[in-house]
Amino acid sequence: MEAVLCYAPYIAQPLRSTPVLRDVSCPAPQCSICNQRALCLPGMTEDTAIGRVDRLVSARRRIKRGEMLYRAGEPFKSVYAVRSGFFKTFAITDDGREQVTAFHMGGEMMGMDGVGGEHYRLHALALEDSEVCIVPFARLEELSCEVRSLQHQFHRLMSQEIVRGQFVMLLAGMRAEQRVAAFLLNLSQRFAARGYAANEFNLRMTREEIGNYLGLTLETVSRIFSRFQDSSHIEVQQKHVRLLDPGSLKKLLQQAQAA
Amino acid sequence: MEAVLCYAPYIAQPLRSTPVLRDVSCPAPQCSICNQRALCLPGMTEDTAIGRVDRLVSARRRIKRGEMLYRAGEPFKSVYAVRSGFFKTFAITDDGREQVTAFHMGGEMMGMDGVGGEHYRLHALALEDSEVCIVPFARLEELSCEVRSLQHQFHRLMSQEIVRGQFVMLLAGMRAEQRVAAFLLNLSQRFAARGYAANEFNLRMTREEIGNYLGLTLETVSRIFSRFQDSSHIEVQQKHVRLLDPGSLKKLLQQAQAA
DNA sequence: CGAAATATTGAAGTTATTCAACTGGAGTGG
DNA sequence: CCACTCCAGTTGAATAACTTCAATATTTCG
Repeated sequence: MEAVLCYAPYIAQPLRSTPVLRDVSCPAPQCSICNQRALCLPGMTEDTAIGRVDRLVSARRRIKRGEMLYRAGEPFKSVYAVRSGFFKTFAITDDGREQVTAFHMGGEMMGMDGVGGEHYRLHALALEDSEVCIVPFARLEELSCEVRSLQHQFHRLMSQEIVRGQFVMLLAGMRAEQRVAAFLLNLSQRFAARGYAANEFNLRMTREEIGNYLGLTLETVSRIFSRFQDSSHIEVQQKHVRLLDPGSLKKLLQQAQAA
Repeated sequence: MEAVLCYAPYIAQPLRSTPVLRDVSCPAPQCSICNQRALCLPGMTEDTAIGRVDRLVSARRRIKRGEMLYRAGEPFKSVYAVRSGFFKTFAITDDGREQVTAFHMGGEMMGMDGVGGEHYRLHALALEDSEVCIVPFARLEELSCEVRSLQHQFHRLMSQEIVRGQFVMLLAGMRAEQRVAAFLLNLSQRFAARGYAANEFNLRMTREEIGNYLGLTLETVSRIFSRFQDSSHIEVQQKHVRLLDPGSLKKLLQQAQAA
């Protein structure tokens, strides 16, 4: 599997801003008082043990929009918990294209692509000003043996990454409309799980990034947004989306087809 | 993410043979003398600790071709190491289609889709007569705290599942020909890693299953096999495949395109 | 404000799908 | 052992879906 895909080091920087990597350690990173706590590594850890979980995070880091959090090929030492902001991860394929593999929001882990290897396999880029907690992986492995609930939550989060992959696999048999519908519903749910409005949100990524992720062109994504708007499924204006009728989007996904 | 995809329990059995689930515990399952040892959970575990790893496997189970190893919705208690044979895992999508999510061969883990949840998310079906080792997950979590190399290898294998997902993601930007080429090369590598011939093997799955996995129709897969044969990339006869020129297939993957 | 990036929309072109007919093996039963 | 059936696979022609190219609009950001 490895050799088929070349995870070439990311070279060009014709990105957004100047990707200058800054490491801003914020004072006293504490899981115990973090609002992402429930979804993140601490999970259901009881208050008696939460103090030990605090030791997990070595530092925090602010990443400006357009900056890279890590690059494929860099030595893998840490995973990251997104405190705030929005990221995409992507690979550079054999033919030199960029392929978006996932979008990450608050409370989700990043850097799991490096687990079990010496290096990260993917590139991670902030799509808006963001902040992450740096979790040295060795420390995570150690602590997870001491604190059972941490071990469980860690495995849960790894598994979540696998499920995220399965989401993309399910796209394989879908039409463009269904893919876009699934994408919007997926985002909606994840926002909802984080206490944001489920039916009204701002897309942090461009049409091109959406299309790349879904295996469509940006034009197709744009057209389908317009079509969904015409049929009153949603309201779109640039990055702002409102799901007028999530139920009808779900129905779209249930419409069987031949293939 | 969860609610968008309904992992409905698998109902119909118009499969291959009669899917009678039998639990055949073979005598003395021992990792220490297993030929899959290196690729499987023991990994690089030193001989001094290998004895403890033996305790991992509660039993073995033989699965006849066409039988299910587990079904989505069943309580998740164990992961499985494939000792021999070949499996596919698949989901039933909202619109009732079957979506193949992966193919598994010897030395690979299955059942990871259940980690972090109460139930398996996928269905697992044997594509040929197979044998698996049953690894109770709770025991795996315990033992992995005691034996460091086991913990590492376990995390490595979880990560491998994530990478497997990324393989599918990279298909998103590919043409049908590239997808099929990537598929063949991927299989080739995995066979090679297990000591089988890299350039000559039998496909265990149908054209339909390949197409389903790759997001193509079975007709398209068949046509591309023929086309590859005409251009002397491969030789195909039914399930038997010979890669005549793997290099040219790899080149196919490197040919950039607009999108 | 002006340039560059992002998004929309139309028309033409391509790719892969669909529908359909046919071939070839594997397995079954006479 | 052979005929028969069923399923998997192949191939062709027509069609649909999505992409590509191109022109225009809108927004963002320095």
